[in-house]
Amino acid sequence: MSTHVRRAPAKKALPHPDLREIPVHLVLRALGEPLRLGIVRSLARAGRPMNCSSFGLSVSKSTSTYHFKVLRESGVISQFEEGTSRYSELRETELEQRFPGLLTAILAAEEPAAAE
Amino acid sequence: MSTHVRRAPAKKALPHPDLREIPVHLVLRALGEPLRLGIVRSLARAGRPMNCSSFGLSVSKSTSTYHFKVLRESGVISQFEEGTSRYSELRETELEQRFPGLLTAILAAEEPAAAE
DNA sequence: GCAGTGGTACGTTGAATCTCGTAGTACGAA
DNA sequence: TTCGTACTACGAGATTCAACGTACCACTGC
Repeated sequence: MSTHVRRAPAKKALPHPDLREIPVHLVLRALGEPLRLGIVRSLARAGRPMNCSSFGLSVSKSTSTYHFKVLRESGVISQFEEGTSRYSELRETELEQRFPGLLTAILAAEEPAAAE
Repeated sequence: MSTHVRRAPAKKALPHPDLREIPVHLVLRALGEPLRLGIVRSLARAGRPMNCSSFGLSVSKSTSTYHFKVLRESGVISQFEEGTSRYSELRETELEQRFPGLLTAILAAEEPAAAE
């Protein structure tokens, strides 16, 4: 017999790595891809969790799932489910603690006029 | 009839990209590889140009040539020839100007005890 | 001249990465 | 229940990357 408790449309957490165990080259590699860097830029601009589908990425759904997974597994973002959709959020504070100044410097970088 | 001028064992320059044209994700990708990051760490520690063969890399000669080329083409290092060997040097000042704080933050990052 | 040193260029191989389609789950609304 | 939405997991193909061996070049010393 199962419980009567009805789950609230709760934030269900997903497994996230401990940032202390992430070597810096993994983070660099994760951000060394234009699409993923764009996602991170959007998240930083927004300053709050964003629905995966609200990025307007010009790739298929499965491709964006893949990139979000890479970002999550390298400790850059965290994700949680709420209702029917999944939200992503920059792990800004933790990143700043683990790699001081790194994210700031990357986000501050301007793209060249003709970005390759 | 050719010239009598004997070339001094001059620093012959190699082609290097203009950092203003380098998007940040290229630099991140270049540094997102453990071997290349190790090279950059060594150069930063040394604080002066280093002979390619003095890094003690545990890969073949052609592999290290490949990695040095990647670093050079992404604007991270410069190389010049002097006599019979080729020296590599961090483009520290230029990088700091183009991406303020980036290199510092990356070099400051400590590796986890059990780096993957 | 010849051999050794220090490096590049090229081609290849195997692994990783990126992209996608398909199929499937979980939820909310009609 | 049926539909649509939002997303995942899996498998496959194409492309890129990392590592290597070989051949080669330029220079030094004998």
